[in-house]
Amino acid sequence: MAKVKISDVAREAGVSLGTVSNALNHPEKLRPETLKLINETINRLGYLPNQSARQLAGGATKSFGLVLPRLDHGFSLQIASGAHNEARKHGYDLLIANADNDDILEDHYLRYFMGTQMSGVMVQPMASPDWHPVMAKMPVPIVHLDIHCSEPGYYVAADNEAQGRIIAELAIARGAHHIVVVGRAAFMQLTLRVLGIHKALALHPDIKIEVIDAGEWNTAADGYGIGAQIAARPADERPDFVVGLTDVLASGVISALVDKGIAVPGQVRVAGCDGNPLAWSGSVPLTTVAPPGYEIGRKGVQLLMEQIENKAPAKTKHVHIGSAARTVTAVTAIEDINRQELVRPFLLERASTQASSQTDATAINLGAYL
Amino acid sequence: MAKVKISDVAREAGVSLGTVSNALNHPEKLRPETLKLINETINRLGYLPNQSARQLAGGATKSFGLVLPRLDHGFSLQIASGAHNEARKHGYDLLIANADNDDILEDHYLRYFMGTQMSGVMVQPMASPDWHPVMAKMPVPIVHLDIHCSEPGYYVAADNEAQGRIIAELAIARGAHHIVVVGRAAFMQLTLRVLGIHKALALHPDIKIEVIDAGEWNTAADGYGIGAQIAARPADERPDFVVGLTDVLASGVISALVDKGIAVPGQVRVAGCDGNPLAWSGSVPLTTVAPPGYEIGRKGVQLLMEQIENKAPAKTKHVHIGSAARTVTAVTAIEDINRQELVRPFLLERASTQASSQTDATAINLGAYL
DNA sequence: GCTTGTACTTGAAACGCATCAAAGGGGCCG
DNA sequence: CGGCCCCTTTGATGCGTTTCAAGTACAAGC
Repeated sequence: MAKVKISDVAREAGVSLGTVSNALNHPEKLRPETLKLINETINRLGYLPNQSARQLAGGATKSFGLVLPRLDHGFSLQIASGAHNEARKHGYDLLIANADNDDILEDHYLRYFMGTQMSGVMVQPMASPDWHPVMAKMPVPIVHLDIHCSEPGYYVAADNEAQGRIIAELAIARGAHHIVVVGRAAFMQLTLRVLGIHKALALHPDIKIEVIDAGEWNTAADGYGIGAQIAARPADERPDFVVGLTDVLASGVISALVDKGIAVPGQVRVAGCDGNPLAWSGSVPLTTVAPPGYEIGRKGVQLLMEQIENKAPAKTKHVHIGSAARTVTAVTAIEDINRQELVRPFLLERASTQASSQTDATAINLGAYL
Repeated sequence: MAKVKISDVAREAGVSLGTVSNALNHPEKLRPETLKLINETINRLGYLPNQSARQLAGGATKSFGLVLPRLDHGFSLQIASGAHNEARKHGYDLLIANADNDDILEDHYLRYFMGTQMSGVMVQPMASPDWHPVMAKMPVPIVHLDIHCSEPGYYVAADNEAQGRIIAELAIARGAHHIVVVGRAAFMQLTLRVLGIHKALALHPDIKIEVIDAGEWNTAADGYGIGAQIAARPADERPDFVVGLTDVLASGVISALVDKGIAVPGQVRVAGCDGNPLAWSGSVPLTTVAPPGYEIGRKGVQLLMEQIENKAPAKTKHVHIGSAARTVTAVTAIEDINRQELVRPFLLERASTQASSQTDATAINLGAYL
């Protein structure tokens, strides 16, 4: 079955090659009857435009590429979802590549997308984008997501320090006297969360704070281990508030506490700091500070559009988006996820926003997204 | 910043255009020193091959496209993961498109991929693939995932009837006397699950069975409603075993029962039938029959490879993959998901496999995947 | 010195399409 | 009847590659 090409359609319809091309790209230029004839012929022959040839001849593509480190992290999915919706709104396609936690693959797909005449490319990088100097001088708009970089360029990130601050203020409002922070701050994001917590608590010297390293990977099992250790303490050395630096950790802590007969949130409150639906349990509601993944994806596409539409785009633009705390359970989480939107039924504990500019670039405050 | 093209590299390196192309595609044909010179020039100039031109001129692409109905369903993610790993193993890229539960978008991306000179395309369709007659005669290998179609063509699906049978046998083994099946069998997959349950129970006329429609969308809220209704019954009319046709439903049922003071699994056992990690709760373990999403993705790519490598591939091939029941909690689920593999720490309740062939095509039994 | 062979390298010809200047056709006005 | 303008259609040109037949340089064998 030989592929049918545009010239076949033209011959079959008795028009010229260029007319068929116009039918595809500028239908308004054709007489309605010509258009109809051509469309019928296209369907009859099962013609499918060769995208490669289109892109080669035409230049632009009206599609964006998105490289994600994994597909299984709720946060990445929210990004993908936000980016997808915004892209469709502008009439663009979104193609997603899974870098599978592999630097080399990430680089591979980045190059692939840049070479495919995509109108723009977004990455949620695993490492600092300073590692991709090649990308900097590419003639394709690029936006980094969920990462801070000092280099010139575009990025959109959650305000992780604000997240820490929010969670600390939440603990204070709940009357906490002894806070334990669980997790290893291996990544910049987590470091900033811890920083935010410390800053907020600086005004409350009476509150005791401990930071416990949970092991290299911050897994639920690590959280479970710490939780068990906390449960084993004498009651007066036990914290009344535990913060998991990620929801997965918090979830593990909760499981351990409940297993050991400690009431949550009766005796110990536990909060997460991630907004990762995969970690939300059905029976013990988890309060978490959710970074606005959906908004980050959306804003990423908007920055792409901005670069495309402006002839002389700014060389640098850093956007920080605030977060909101909310209490979630599996049931609400599922509804949330299934609607792929940040919906309202959540109990809004507190919302906070902050914008900051690390360069002379524009900073935008999108505010809390609830 | 003008794009640097292959001719720029050639001129700069003092070789011909074809030689640079060879450096990229057939490095073994070049003298090592020429190769080195060219590679250095490529890096110095930041040259990036134009994929469109490549594909147009070259034909094949060594990449697959995967169209998914949503990104947020655990099952789709498992498919993506399995497909990704298998594709990489063969040196192929995998690009993913999100159809966002929209037929038109699904069709759009399908056409897009077919037109992009992809080596093969996979879809997890929302509706019967019979609706895509155009696709049938495309010169690109295509495999349908997670769906049964009688038409000639390739598909890989979970054996949904076997899933129903497994869950029923599980109930029998647990000594159930009264089983309630919750959910609307709106899709073929669910219908087959119900069928499997009925077939298995046909041998046990003493066991009472009820099927309760949960509302159009089978949401967690629907499950909650049914659960509340069950809880409100007098003890002797209450089932001792509830099957949710999806994990989301089962999760809702559990929440309701627990809320109303019914012990799970003490008074009522609840099982799901979906393997959807997003529905797995932390505190009440859910026993579910998980369709092997990862394996389906893997097998899908294998069928693609088969079509590519055989000059005269079979016109039809239907593969049904068995399932395994397991008991899961949020913590194990997270570990599972994070490793993106089907791992072993699960308690394996029972495993079953079945292969069937609806046509004269080859049927393959991959067996339980645990 | 001539032939044959080997190891690289060359450059022109497609690949399928979008574009755009130019041609064609029809209606209107003078 | 001629001139003009507008709407529609035409087809040659080029997009950046890969491919492959043809070419070059050099070494070995006689």
